[in-house]
Amino acid sequence: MTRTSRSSYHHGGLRQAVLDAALDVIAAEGPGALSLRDLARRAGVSHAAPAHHFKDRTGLLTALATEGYGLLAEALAAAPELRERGVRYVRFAVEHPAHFQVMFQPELLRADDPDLLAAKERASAELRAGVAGLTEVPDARTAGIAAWSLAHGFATLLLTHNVTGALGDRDPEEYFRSLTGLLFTGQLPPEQEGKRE
Amino acid sequence: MTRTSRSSYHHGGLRQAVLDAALDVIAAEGPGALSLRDLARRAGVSHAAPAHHFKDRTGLLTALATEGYGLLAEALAAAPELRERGVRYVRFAVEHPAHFQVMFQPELLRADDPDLLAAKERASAELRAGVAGLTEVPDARTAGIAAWSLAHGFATLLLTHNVTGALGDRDPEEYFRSLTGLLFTGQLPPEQEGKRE
DNA sequence: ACAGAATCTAGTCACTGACTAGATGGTGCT
DNA sequence: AGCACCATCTAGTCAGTGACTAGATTCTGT
Repeated sequence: MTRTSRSSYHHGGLRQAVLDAALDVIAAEGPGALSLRDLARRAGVSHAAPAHHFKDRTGLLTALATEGYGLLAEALAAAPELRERGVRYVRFAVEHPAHFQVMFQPELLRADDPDLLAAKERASAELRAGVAGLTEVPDARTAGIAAWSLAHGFATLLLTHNVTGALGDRDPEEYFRSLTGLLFTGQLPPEQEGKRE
Repeated sequence: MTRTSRSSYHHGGLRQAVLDAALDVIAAEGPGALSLRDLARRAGVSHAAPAHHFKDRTGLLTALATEGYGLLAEALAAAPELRERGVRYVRFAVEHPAHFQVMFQPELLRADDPDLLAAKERASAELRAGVAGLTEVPDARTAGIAAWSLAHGFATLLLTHNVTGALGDRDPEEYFRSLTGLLFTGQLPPEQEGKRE
C-alpha cells in the first residue's frame, strides 16, 4: 500500500484510489452497484470527499471512461496491422472489463466532457489507422466498420458470457484470430495491390 | 388508453403497464434510471404495487429480458437464410433498444430464472438454425460465432452512437447488408434457396 | 354465498446522491 | 517570517429509493 500515513487529513491519492476501487466494484457487480459513499468508505474518507475529485457519480464514470479510452489507444498503437489490432481490442476488453463496459454505455457519461472527447478521439484515430493500409477491400471505411463490429461484438459476447460454450477452454484471443480469418476472405485477387480510392 | 376505469382499486393490466413504462425510461435514460417508485407513480398505483408482479428491481429487468428474448426469437424465426437473420438481428436492436440493452447486461438479471433461460434458449436455437445450412464454410460453429459477433457488434455500436458518422443518412439495415458481404465473401451462390430439415 | 387467493395500499427502515457550510493544511507571494 | 489563497477533506442535511411488513380490497372458483 502506498498509503501515506501522515497526518491523515489529506489522503494523498484519493482520486486514483476511488477510481481503482470503482473498477473492482464494476467488474464484480456492474456500474449500477456503484455507490460514492461505499467508495468513500473503502478509501477511509468521509462520504463527501470524492465529490471534490468527480463532481458526481456521472463525473466518476466519465473519468473512468476517459482512462479507458486512453488505455485502449495505448494498446492499439503498438499493433502492426489490422488483425493484430483486433486481437488487442479483444484483449483490452478482457483485461479491462470495467473500463470497457463503462465506455460503451453513453447514458452513464457526460458526453460533452472535453477530456473524454479527446481520449475518445485518440482511440478512434488508432482504429482508423488500422484500416488505412487495407488495400484488399474496395471501401476501407466500410471494412473498418466491419472489423470494428466483429471485434466489438466478440468482445461484448465474451464479457456477457454468451460464447463460453463455443469457446471451450480455448484462449479467447486465439479463437478471435480464427474469426478474423473469415473476414475479407478470398474475395479479391490477393495480389491486387493497386489502389484507386 | 386501455385503462379500465373501474373501481380503480385493481389496476387490471399493471404488469404490462409497468413493463411498457420501464421500456420508455430505459430507452431514454438507461436501466440505471429505473425506479420502481417512479414506475408505480406513472401507473397511478402505490409504490409497493409493482413488487407483487416483479419481486424486485432485478425481477422487473429479468421479465423485460425474457420478453426481449421472446421477441428476438420471433423476429429471427421468419428469416430464410443467414444474412437475412443478421439483418433481423440488427433490426431488433434498433426497434427494441431497451430490451436489447437489458438482455446483454447479465449483472442486472436473475441469471437462473427459468422463464428467462427458456426464452434465451429459444432465441439461441434460432441463431443456431441460421448457420445450420451453411456448407460453404469449414466450421459452422465458428462461422456462427463470427456472424453473431458481426451483427451484435454492429448493433451495439449503432445503439451507442459510434457509427453514426460512417453511416451518414444510410439505412442501418442496408449498411449492415454491405458488411455481411465481407464475411465468408464471394462464396454464397445467390440463389441457394434449397432447404434441408 | 363464501372461502381463499391475487392484487393493491400504507407505513417503515437503512441507504443513496446531491448539496451546504466550515475545518484543515499545503503553496506561493511578499 | 508572515500571510492570503485554495484545493482537499469533514460533518450535517434533504428528498428519493429498494426492500420489507401488515392489512385492506377485489376477484375467483366452488
